[in-house]
Amino acid sequence: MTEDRSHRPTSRDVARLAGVSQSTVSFVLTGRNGISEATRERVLGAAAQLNYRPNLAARSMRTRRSGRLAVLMPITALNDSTILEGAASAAQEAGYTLEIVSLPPSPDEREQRLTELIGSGQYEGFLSFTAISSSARAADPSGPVVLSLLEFDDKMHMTGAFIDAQPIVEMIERLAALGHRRFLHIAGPPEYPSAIARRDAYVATIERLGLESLGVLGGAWSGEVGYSVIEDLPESAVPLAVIAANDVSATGAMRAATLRGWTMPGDMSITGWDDRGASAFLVPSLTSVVQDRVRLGEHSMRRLIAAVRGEPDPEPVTGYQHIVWRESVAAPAPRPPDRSSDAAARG
Amino acid sequence: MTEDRSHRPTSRDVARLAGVSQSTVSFVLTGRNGISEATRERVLGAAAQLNYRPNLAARSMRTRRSGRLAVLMPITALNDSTILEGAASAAQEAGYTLEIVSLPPSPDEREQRLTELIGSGQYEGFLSFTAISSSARAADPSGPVVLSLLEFDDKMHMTGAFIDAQPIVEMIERLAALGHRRFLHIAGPPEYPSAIARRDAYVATIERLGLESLGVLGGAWSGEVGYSVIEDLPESAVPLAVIAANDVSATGAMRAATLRGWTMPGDMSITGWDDRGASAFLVPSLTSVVQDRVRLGEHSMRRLIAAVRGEPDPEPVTGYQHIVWRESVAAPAPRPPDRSSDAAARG
DNA sequence: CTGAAAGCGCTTACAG
DNA sequence: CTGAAAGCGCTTACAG
Repeated sequence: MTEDRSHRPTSRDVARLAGVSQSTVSFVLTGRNGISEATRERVLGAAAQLNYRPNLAARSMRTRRSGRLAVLMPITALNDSTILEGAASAAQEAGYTLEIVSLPPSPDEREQRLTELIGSGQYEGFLSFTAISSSARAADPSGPVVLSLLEFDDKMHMTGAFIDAQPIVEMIERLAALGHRRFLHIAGPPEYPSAIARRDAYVATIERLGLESLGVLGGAWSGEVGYSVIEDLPESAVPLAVIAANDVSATGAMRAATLRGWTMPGDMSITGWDDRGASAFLVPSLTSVVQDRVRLGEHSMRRLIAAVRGEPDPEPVTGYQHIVWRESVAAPAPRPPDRSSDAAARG
Repeated sequence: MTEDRSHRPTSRDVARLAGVSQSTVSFVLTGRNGISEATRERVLGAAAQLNYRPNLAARSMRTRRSGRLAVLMPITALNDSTILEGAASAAQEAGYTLEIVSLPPSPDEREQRLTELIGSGQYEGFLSFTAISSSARAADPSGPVVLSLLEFDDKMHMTGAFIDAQPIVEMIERLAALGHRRFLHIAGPPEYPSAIARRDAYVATIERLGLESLGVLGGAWSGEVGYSVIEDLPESAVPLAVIAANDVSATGAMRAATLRGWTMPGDMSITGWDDRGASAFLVPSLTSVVQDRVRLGEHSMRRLIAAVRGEPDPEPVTGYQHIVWRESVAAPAPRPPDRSSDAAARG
């Protein structure tokens, strides 16, 4: 004689219990004003008693708003889910739900799936950790907002906060102040705006300060690339200051230097980027850049939400990254007279 | 005179164009048999022409199935989204959609949000990267399936494939074969079943082989813990073989050993777990365990889906991890006579 | 093999 | 300040 237990309470059930109409329940729940306090409380009480939760599918059908956002994940990519967590909490705060949508690795399938997703009408906005081709994006002008963290914007400026390479400038200035004159950059992959920004900051700062550069080498985030760049250097390259695009390539470079018998930081000073957990425990411990990825994620999501709602862009985040100075950066070791005069002549 | 452009085509539009009823469109699209090939093609043609996509909210309302699964993310936790990507693709393959739901850090809020989520009726299943209290889980016996990757199952056995600590056994056996007699384990945090499994494998293997253990120390995944464990050892601890629960704590241990002047692998051999990108470039390069996280993620999701559908558990994954032997593991360096006889007396 | 009709649970003009 | 009614876009017995 018990009620059907598989039946989740509906607004109708709440209405019945509260002795009001279904519309009134809806009015109370959607916060429409013009409801008497007494009725409001009766409805809320009934809803609580029944443990009522609105059926979101039904609501979304009526309102034609899905309230859902998707996070696109490349199959292989940045494995720092912290940024995603920031995005998730910002979305939740704004009443949106985030979905993970993984993209296939092959460019063709990927393109197809992207077009499908964007046209599906299921999502009000997209935050992508991967680049989005303009053809996939332009499918429908009245379609959802698509924001990619790995792309240039229309004005050919970088989008997002990912690309603030200011720490590179500071690191080179400090190294120069310590007496370094000869530099080298181990770059990240050129598909990444962040890698390009770091490279450009390196090139510009070297030039501005009139320093010597052995070049921009590398082109990947891997340890291998850092290792081989240093391995291939002539013995005369030291004393040297190496600006690596991330901690992993810096670690590769440090191994090569160690195996060559170069001392660090005396023969070779080096900096990384990312501050991975182990970087503080290398010998020497690695100077790096700490990024507040949670804040970055939150900010990206707020930008997306503002765009979806047609609101102006939120204030850009600042101060979300800083340098941690460690043993790998110090003054160059004194050299034999011929070489040090050589270096001095350049300054 | 154009049609309302904001109007997404519905099954009714498709029906009209195809000259059939709405039900027929639905029958074709849901794959119900008993539809003539001619009608089928007409409907599919009309759907394609209109670029029709079924409204999932409406469908879900009728079928009372949301077709959505949630991934619960702890606010701070494993930052390997690769496992999540495997989960995402497996879910997609099975016709489910994944959502990211982040959980607040405070236990109370977390518990509350969890209860709310599980009772929301929005999800058919949960795959959690964080532990789920049984009170949150047991809210409703007829509720959704909840699967946690960080928990013990009813029979007090570990759940999931995370906890296969077999590589620890192999590593100790190899080190013993190389002549090591004295071992030490730097453990992970005891909340993690994977950490417990590695610890237990260590303890059992040491005992089985009759080796000496300086203890199970540590209790975190950090570099700090590895560093201080080694720093606090007496000088007489070497030659020593260290089994660290992960690469980061191993790196910390290596730094401490280096600063003490212990050679590796001669005075101290060491192993890690995870094979982080930089581990192959440490000096000495670090022996570690590679896990196929994408496969693990896929498998976890398949387990969840099977549970949601009331199907039997899928075959467990095997061979998803293997040891990469590197420079950090070798025979112990020969010692002065008094100490080596000391060590020999123990074997 | 196909159609007419009901209904999933909500929101929202429209009355009163 | 509140209610009756329509309708969002689907699926699914029920007829025929």
